[in-house]
Amino acid sequence: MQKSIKVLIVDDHQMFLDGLSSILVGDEQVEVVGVLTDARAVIDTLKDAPVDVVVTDVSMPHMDGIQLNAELKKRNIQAKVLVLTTHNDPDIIQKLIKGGVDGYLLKNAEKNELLTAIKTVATGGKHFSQEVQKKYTESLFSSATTSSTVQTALSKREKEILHLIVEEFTAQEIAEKLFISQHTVNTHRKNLLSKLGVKNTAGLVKQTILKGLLK
Amino acid sequence: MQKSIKVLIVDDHQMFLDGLSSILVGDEQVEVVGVLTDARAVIDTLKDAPVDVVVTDVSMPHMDGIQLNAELKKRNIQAKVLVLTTHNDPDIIQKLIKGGVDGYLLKNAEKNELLTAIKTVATGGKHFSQEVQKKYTESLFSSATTSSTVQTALSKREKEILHLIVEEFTAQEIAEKLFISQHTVNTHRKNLLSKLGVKNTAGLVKQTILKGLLK
DNA sequence: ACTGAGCTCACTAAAAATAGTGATTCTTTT
DNA sequence: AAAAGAATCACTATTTTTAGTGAGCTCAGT
Repeated sequence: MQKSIKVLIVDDHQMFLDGLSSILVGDEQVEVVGVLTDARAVIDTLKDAPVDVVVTDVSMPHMDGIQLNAELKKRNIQAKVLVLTTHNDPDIIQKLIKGGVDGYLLKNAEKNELLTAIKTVATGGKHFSQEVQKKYTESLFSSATTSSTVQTALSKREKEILHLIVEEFTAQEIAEKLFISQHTVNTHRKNLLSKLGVKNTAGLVKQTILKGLLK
Repeated sequence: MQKSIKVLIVDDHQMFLDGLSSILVGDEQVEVVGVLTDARAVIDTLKDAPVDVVVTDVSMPHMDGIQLNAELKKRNIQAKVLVLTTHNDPDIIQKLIKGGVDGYLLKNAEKNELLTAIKTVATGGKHFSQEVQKKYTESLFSSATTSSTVQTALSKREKEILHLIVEEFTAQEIAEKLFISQHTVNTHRKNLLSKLGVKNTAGLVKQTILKGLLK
């Protein structure tokens, strides 16, 4: 692949902007076509020059990454959106995924991961860093804040077990991990199937991951 | 983490063998339990001593890394396999991934990446260098477009069946829908588990959704 | 003190998934 | 023509999941 990937960087921190672009220019496949400190300018910029990937911070004044992504998708703009952030907030991740963002990773990600992410989304793929994925699925079980008047009243134990099911553990393995009987795990599993109104493991996992998106 | 990771190195080039082991012994978590110049001796060696990770070259006389990996997986040996190579041949990568190799990186990778890779696979993870990852995910979920370099890792039929699995259908139901035998569905399912490197239905669904295969 | 929810465990039984092996047919590629 | 990949089917065997029923125990709130 020799075609260069046109990247537009958006971040309100100049220092980060510099660091990021210096990393990107070192890659022969990537071409930084512009850097902006205000997300509101992105729309205008895109009118003039085509861009393959917009790399942006999630938290910025005036217009944050979520809004920016929403704007771009709303206007049916081709450019892919890759969001960077310092924090790993499940709510934000949820909004981004819901908004159809193409990738998401932490600012402390390695150079390689960033480049991989850019190339992945540029070719139509999705890239969510492992940490983000993990945190996100974890957050689906956290009994902490979030609230949002969650419909499924899953107990703490049920969430715990659902979490492990999603992590591909068998009932036996879960039983060993939690120091309980396999019977108990299966009972919880039965209740989960019933509560979530799904038929099998596939439904449990699907529901678990998509739950936040459906509402 | 204080437990040492037992590593067996296999390469037909003595010089590389030396260099590699000198790098590895410098890490307190890694213990080089043996070095071999002939892959055919690996099976025997593993009978005597337990090994966590086998680090091997992809191209060797008598038995290459692909065959070695296949042998180990076939014999259901616990040891993880990390493959090194000088080239970045998509076909080889394809075969390795298909063969369920645990990691793959270029010989010119940095010391840190190698150590990270070893630790990752030792703990049950997968490690593929960035180019490998890109090629893999690209090919895996490219929807019939582009993919001039690498063919889709998942066949059309496999994707079809994967979708139905995600939609909570059993093998029997899928068989009826597609007018094929239940045996065939199960064969495809087996191949999917292997190709996606997951353990069960939960893994299939998780991968499918998080990779954006499902809309 | 009572109640209900959550957590626990047990037993049975059927259905489904997982694992391994092998094989045929067809098509595409080399 | 030969090789390789894709799709098909079969057989065995084991593990896991799914389903139904019942029950004791603890803790929090009423």
